[in-house]
Amino acid sequence: MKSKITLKELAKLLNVSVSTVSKALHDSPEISPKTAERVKELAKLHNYRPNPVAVNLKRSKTGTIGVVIPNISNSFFARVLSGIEAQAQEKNQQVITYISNESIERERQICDMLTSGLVDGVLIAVSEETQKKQEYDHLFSLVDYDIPLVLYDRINIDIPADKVGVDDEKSFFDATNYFISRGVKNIGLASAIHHVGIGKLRIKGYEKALAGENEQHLACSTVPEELRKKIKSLLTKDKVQALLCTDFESTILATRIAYEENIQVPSQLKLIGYIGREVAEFLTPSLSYIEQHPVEVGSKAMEILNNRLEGNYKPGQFKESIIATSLVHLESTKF
Amino acid sequence: MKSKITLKELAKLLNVSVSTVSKALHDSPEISPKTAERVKELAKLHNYRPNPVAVNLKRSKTGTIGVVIPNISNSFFARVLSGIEAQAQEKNQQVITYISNESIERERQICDMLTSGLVDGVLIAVSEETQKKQEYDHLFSLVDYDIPLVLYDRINIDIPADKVGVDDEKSFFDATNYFISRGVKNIGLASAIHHVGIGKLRIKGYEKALAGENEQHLACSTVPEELRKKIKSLLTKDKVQALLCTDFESTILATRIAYEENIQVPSQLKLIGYIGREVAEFLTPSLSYIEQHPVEVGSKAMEILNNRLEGNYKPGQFKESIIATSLVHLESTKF
DNA sequence: CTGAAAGCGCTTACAG
DNA sequence: CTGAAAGCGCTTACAG
Repeated sequence: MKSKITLKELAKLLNVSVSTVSKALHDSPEISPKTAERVKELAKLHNYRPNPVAVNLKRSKTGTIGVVIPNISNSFFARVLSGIEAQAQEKNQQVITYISNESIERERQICDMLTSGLVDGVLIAVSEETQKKQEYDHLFSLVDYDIPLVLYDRINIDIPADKVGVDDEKSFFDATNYFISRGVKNIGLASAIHHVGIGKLRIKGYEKALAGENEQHLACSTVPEELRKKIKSLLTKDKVQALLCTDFESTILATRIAYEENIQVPSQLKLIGYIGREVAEFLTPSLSYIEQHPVEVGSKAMEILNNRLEGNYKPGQFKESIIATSLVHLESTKF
Repeated sequence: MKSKITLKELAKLLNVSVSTVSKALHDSPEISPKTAERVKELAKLHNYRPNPVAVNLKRSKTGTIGVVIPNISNSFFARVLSGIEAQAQEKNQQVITYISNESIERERQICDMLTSGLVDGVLIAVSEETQKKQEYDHLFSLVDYDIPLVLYDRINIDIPADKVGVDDEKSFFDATNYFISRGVKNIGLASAIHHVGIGKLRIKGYEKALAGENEQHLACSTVPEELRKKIKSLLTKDKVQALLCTDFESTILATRIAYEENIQVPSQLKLIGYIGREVAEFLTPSLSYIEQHPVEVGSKAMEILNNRLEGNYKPGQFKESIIATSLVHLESTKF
């Protein structure tokens, strides 16, 4: 039950003023070595730690940053968070986590809270709904309140803020070219996120790589049963020899359909998915995937936010940083 | 650029005192309806919101709670967090997230921070290392500082705190009995977490169900290659007809080895794993699993913490709440 | 070298 | 009904 000791109590015990104690603990040159030592000794004895709330009030800052996550079950975002947290830890900042569950309504509530002065800055990946509706008023309200804002991952939004993204387009451009260079003829693409920004970019990369020379084979739908039908058609009718999947759902669906249709991966069908390592390497056969380096996305976002907070960037000019993906080959792309 | 307006500024604009403004905004009966209205109107116009840091200092609380997570890539913990966050949101509390990465050293640092008064209470699942070493001094220091503490998931620790767990033992007892009742003879168990609390409990459930009547078939190792060998031996030499897996790693390894050894699931081998739905239902064949209801673990932990904070529990007496698991049958246990 | 004072932004007993 | 004062726990210019 060592209830926290305050400066005032320390001062009384030492028979000096609160100011003296405070200065001594901050190694102020104003204080004599002797009293400085006395103060520090007693402070250590009582394990004194300044009340962070009081310090923050005095400094007019909070020492915390807010992170908005659309969906924490998505391991990409979970790992982004871990990158953010690691970075914050080094800088002794606290991370307040908010989960929007892909809902714009919830996102609005969160942004509303955030403008009340709970945090020094905000990292956000906007919800799918927000992207669909393209309503960004709540984000602009953060900007209006001068709360530094960094968008991560879902950055295809016209708003004056720093951004950290993933090179979605290039990842699929490269992956498609990988197959082209190996002489694969029918290359298909499956997507359950064709309607959102990152989905569009990945599809664009695929289309650019094909560049009219090869026929496109697309299976896109947000409805699982629809998507299943379309992928099945790609595999059995179009007989694609390679399939790129833009997201977890389509990836898993594709491996599933191949299994059901008795199509051997990788001998008859090469597969590349957009999923995390934890799952990719444990599928049967193990699945080649595009690694997005989520931890780096998180730490980069945090780094940019801190630079912004420390005034290292010019106001009105914004950073946009893109983290390179890598194509990790496991069994499903063996030739 | 609407920089935040303060009570003082509001007061000046209205030509009243700060106290009057504060009271008016809190619907104090001391204030005349007329001024109350004037104040509220201007407050709304300027979108006034009390500075939470100041309010917290005044109230001597922080309005935030700290959550310590061993490993956020584990979807169980990610979903626990989402349960916590949802509950916190309703109560208008902030959730500060810390990730220990299963390291006791990091956990100590976190607990040290937490004793400085950053949060009103703490929810923690201790790291594996902490469990192994059984060093809980840092947890006791939270207790010493009178910071309410709720352990979740990993609760097999002798410490005066509230706890929310999962009925690990019963889950495996029931699962094993499920097979026994169907006349399955050789029932095996695979584990990569046999050395930690929850692993031990699951194994215990299995052993109790077998109760000497049936032979045990255990494959346990923390070394992937070791575990692989042992599971393979279970499947090919012991020829188990059913296999229970205590964790993600052993579950995936088992499906993998069955595939490689050309053992058909579920006709030749029934499988039950301890993994999340997202992955379970997308494996091939889909994998029956034990659902732990992580979101409920999180919201229950939060509920207990809030009750504790509100003084609804007797000091010195602690709650222990167990969330029931359910066995979800997918393809891998079809008879 | 030390301490009194002001102030961060708020709330609330108390006086008028 | 309104406002001055004290105080939450701290920091820091300023006076002595």
